[in-house]
Amino acid sequence: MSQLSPSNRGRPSTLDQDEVLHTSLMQYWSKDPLSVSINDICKLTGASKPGIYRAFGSDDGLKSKVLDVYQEVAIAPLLDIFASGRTFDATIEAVITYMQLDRKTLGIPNGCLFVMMRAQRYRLGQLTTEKLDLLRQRFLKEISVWVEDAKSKDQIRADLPTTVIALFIDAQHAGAMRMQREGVHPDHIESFLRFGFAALHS
Amino acid sequence: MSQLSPSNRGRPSTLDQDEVLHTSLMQYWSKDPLSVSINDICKLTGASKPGIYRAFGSDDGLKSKVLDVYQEVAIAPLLDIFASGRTFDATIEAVITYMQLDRKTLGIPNGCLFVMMRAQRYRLGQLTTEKLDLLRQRFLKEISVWVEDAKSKDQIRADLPTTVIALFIDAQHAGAMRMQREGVHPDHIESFLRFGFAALHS
DNA sequence: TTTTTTAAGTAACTATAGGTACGAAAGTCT
DNA sequence: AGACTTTCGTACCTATAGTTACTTAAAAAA
Repeated sequence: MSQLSPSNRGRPSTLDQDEVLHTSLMQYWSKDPLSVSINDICKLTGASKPGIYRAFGSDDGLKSKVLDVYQEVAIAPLLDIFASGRTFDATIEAVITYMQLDRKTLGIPNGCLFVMMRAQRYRLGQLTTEKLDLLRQRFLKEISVWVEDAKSKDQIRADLPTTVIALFIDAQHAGAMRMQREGVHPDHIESFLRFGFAALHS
Repeated sequence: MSQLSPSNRGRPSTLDQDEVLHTSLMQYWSKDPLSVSINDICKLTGASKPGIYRAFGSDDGLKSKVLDVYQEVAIAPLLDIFASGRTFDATIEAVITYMQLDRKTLGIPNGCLFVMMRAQRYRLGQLTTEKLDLLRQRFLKEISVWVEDAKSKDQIRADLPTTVIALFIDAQHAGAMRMQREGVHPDHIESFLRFGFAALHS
């Protein structure tokens, strides 16, 4: 546990944790989480290695914190769309718009760090792996809630288990993000998404 | 270019290339291609490191050759199903059966090495990356051929570009293989696949 | 038998990863 | 001012990755 009332004694900290987190996030996201070393982060932020270890404990600790940030900036907004109470059609529309945002213009890398990390889970540390599992669980759970709701309003076919639909939507998301990384034309990705979601309609 | 008529002079080779390839394949496939080092392969096969370098040139060379083997043993059979001239329904059935084979019983790892490698392409060498791209192209091409054929027989809805359908099938495959790795229940994967393919029906 | 050719494998090399020991520095408290 | 507390960062450590120089062994050819 961290101190409740941190004393202000001792040499003041100069390490900018937020900068380290932000830089790490962008690096992991644009390259890939295993192609970026702590040394790289040090060079890019000017932080010292022990500084990073003091702040995050380990490589695993850093990656796990970065995943927290990613969850906040990229996953939560997506889940919020599903939880927004829109109609089925409006939800799909918003989801597609969100996934199809022009990353270049926004200065955001293509693809999805969450998806990338899941594809490399065997090479990530314990903290990150566990957080990844929790996030995945939550992701499927929140989509399931939306599916149940849409089912109750006869907007989604009821002949398919909610779990399977949630897995399908998860797969649509992962597929789109992977394609985005592979450089597939945005129009094709959009058609792909529209087709997949339309198939859910009752 | 290698010699057309290799002279049988010199010390005869004792390195069993096939064993190295097979062992590497199973290791890459069951763990992941970047979690298995040349050292590991040496220990497992009893081969010496220079022996492997003589035979495959580099880590990249080995992985690239392994991908060839994987293509033969796992990708080609799948593409053959699409090329077999079955009806739409029979093709889907055969494809699902193929993907849902009980890997444990067969002594085959879960998931798909092709899918795993694509998810980690940025960390693979040039030879492997290029082969991966070729294979992906061919994969989509052969599926496209099947789609076109099915369209001409009014088995697949014609209102969607063939390219998009091919990408969708590719995504279904990748999704199923990823789920298999993540330990999703086979019944759910099967429902997922059935649902996705059914959506293609005209 | 000697020469030639080729493969064998021990024992290195280089680069880089994650990680840390430790003395100096910069504050607060008495 | 001095004691105390905490962070700083240089310089290192260990492990392991991919890779190779070089000597030795095993065969065919002369």
